[in-house]
Amino acid sequence: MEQFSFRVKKVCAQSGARIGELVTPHGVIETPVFMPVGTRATVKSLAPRDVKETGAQIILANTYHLYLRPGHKIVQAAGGLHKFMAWDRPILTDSGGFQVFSLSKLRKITDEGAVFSSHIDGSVHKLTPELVMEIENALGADIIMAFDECAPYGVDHKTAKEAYKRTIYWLKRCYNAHQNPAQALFPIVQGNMYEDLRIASIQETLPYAKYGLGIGGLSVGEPTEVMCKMLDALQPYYPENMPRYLMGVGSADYILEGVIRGIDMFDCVLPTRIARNGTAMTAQGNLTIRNNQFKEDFRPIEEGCDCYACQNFTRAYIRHLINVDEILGGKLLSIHNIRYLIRLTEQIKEAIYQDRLLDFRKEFYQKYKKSAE
RNA sequence: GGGUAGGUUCCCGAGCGGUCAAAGGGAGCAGACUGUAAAUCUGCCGCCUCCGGCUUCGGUGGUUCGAAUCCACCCCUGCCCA
Repeated sequence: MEQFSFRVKKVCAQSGARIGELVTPHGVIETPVFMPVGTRATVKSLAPRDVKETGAQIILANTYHLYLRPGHKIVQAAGGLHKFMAWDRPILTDSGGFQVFSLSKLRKITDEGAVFSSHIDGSVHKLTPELVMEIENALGADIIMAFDECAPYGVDHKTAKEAYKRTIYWLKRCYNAHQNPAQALFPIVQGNMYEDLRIASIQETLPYAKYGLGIGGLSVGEPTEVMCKMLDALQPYYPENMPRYLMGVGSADYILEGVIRGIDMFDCVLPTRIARNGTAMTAQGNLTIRNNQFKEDFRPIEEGCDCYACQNFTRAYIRHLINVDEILGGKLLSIHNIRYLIRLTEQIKEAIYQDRLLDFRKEFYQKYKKSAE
């Protein structure tokens, strides 16, 4: 019996957006979905029940980080990631491909794999597609990402081509090494900012995509229009019957633009990271709650928000917490920011059901400024 | 009363004749953050008509081409003795 399935429940008449239902061993995910990131088997500062309360249906964890600490064998011995971290909903593990990009100074890539010098103790580790599959299998997430090479923004065509070609080569090895039917392997499309490479990449990737498709290497510093152009180029090539996951995207405007272009899944550290740094996401844009202007502002972060932070605390209080370096400040803002993005996906779904997503976008931008106030 | 150590820009604290508007922290203010080496990082932080000028280093007066830095007296603090 198949443990995974995906069906489209509704397609928006105004755009490529759709509402879908992804069945996994740990539950059903309704898309479009925003997935909070818990790299080291925790969404920073939040307990699982806090994360659940935001409405999160699925969270991420990271293969590379958990391989280094505590070690995938330990997680396996604990009974898998779900048990280890006490999260009973679906989990997706990223492959460590993003670390090929973000830890570029500490790593060397060959066709065989990527050799990392650990950022923790300097010890040398070689990640190969086979090892990544072994680790992800031990961790036991519902969705596992293929090991890919994410090239930075600004590389030339030749370098971008090499990266996507290597990603395809690694994908085949991941595909062959992957055995566990309880885990869905998502391949990742690369191609940097070149339309021809993006298209070639997706065409060569598709034969290995059974349950879902990752789109990587975007939102790495390029202008919004460039990212949208890449998504536009890809859109004609998506199979209808599987979810498309735009990796690493998590600002409200990017999510909306993604959904309009047929994306179903998103993840991002942004809401939790900027939370810890004192910023709140709102319909008006980002609010730097840490700033002086909020010291006597006794309103909630966002009027009308149903999150725990907005229901119980004021901007002035949260600003104070951030200001005196109390962990509760980052926690409350994390709760709010995740809830904000999930509420956004709920509003988007509503608009899709009503076939008015482009109208919704217009209304959205009337309020939303890159930086509020 | 005697001795002794000191008084530096919001705070702590370097500086001890020019390269000093004065190191370094802290606080404060602002910015960045998008598959988390991030509760991190960056910038500003005396005043102005700001490629230049002005006023600062307890106070006053001196020495010197030039003083936060040297001298004299005064004021104030800590410690020790009486």
